[in-house]
Amino acid sequence: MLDIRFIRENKDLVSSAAAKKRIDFKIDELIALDDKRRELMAAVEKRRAEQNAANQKIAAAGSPEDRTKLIAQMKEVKSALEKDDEALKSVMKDWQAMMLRVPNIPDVSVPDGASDADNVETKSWGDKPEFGFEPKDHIEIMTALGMLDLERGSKVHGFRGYFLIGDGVKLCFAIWNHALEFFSGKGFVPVMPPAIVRKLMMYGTGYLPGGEEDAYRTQDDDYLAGTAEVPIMGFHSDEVLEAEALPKRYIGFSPSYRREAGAHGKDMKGLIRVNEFQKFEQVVLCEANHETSVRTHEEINRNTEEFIESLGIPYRTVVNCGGDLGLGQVKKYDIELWVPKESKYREISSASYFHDFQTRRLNIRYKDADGKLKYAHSLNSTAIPTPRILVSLVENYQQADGSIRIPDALQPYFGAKTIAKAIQKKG
RNA sequence: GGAGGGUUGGCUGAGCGGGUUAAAGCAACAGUCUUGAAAACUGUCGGACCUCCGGGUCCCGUGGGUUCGAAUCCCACACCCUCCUCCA
Repeated sequence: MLDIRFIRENKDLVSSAAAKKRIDFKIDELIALDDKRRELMAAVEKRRAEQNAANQKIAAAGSPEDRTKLIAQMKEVKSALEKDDEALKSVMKDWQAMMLRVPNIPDVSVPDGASDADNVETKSWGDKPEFGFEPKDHIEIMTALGMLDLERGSKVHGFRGYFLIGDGVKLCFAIWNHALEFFSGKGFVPVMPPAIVRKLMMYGTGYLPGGEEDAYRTQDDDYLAGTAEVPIMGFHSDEVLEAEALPKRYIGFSPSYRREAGAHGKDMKGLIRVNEFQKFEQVVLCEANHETSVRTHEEINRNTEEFIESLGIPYRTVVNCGGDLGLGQVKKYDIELWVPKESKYREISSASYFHDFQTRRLNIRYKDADGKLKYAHSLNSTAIPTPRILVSLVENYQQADGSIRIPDALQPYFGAKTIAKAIQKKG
């Protein structure tokens, strides 16, 4: 959410922001609606003032006759007030709905473009593995080693269902343990939040309105969060934080649910795109300062890069183009990991900053040095998702004999150097 | 799922239809006093929006309703507490 005063004063900026994000937004309709809103507000407030003044008189009226007369007068004021008030309510409803769809302004450094095809590579790291054999995909490798069962996954869950089994599970635990230690070592406070969240939290983080189709909703009208960002941002909603307590840095770990409603043709098989997964997520609240946001954004993205480097998996980082940004994002980096069998990079992480777009919706403020209340800035970045990370890990570390070498950093957690055969026979 | 109690400003807590645009206390901040501090005294002491910068409006869990007028009455919902039931 942007400040309506800012929107009014920067019509062209907001308009070109929408264009850059490929979002259809008619700024003039909003301004016209806001004019109407102000006009009605002034009218209603004037009548209310009149009413308040009359209330004093009625209360203090000496004779019953005066009293009756004043009440009769006020009845007329009331009906006029009700008419304006109803008009105002109706305008407010449209106004609020429209305000929730005003896009945040992308940073000038965000490249122009329509889709992820226009994202710009800013960095690449690691040597792509050279195999002396025909490399297999993660499905074949993991299934053969008894780590993954997709057939039973779809039997039980349906499309995009999976079972992780045996060393597949142990490998996830090794990654989680490594991630927990790695990110808490960088000063992030670990949090396991509720993944079932109230609708308000989905609005606050900007997943609603607009993302209705991609989120699971319960019969109680709650939502299953697609990321720990949602509940962790809600954690401090409606709070005034101490300036000295900033930045707040959290490393959330939660199940994540995504319907993938718009992705039916994509990634039909395997662990790239699933409805239910686990994810470590970095969430930061910092002071309301653009430079601090930019610096923190670079930091949290770098944290994830370092984590991937610790796993020794080749990656590249891209800066997302305008058309690939969400409503609230100012700028976003994606980290993409090399997937040998597909011979391409696949997204594993997304790091964004929002300025006060989310905190304005969630009412997260702090008192600055002058004692003034300000909306904090918010940022988040994937730390590591499972099981998607297994796709690249397993394919990059596969050996000619079908075994998988365990990355050095994971060996202490995994307790072995390789996964060589199924610990549980298929069948 | 059932029964009951509750939700007022940073905190405690009064108010239960009109003189309250919420009493009082605590905490906080500033000043007086003091070598300094404490105490005492004096003052300040929530937020949002609109503004012709005089001021005005709104906020007593949320949303509706009754009324000339609602923190106060009615309805719905949310959350918290206690007990019963169920349960990993």
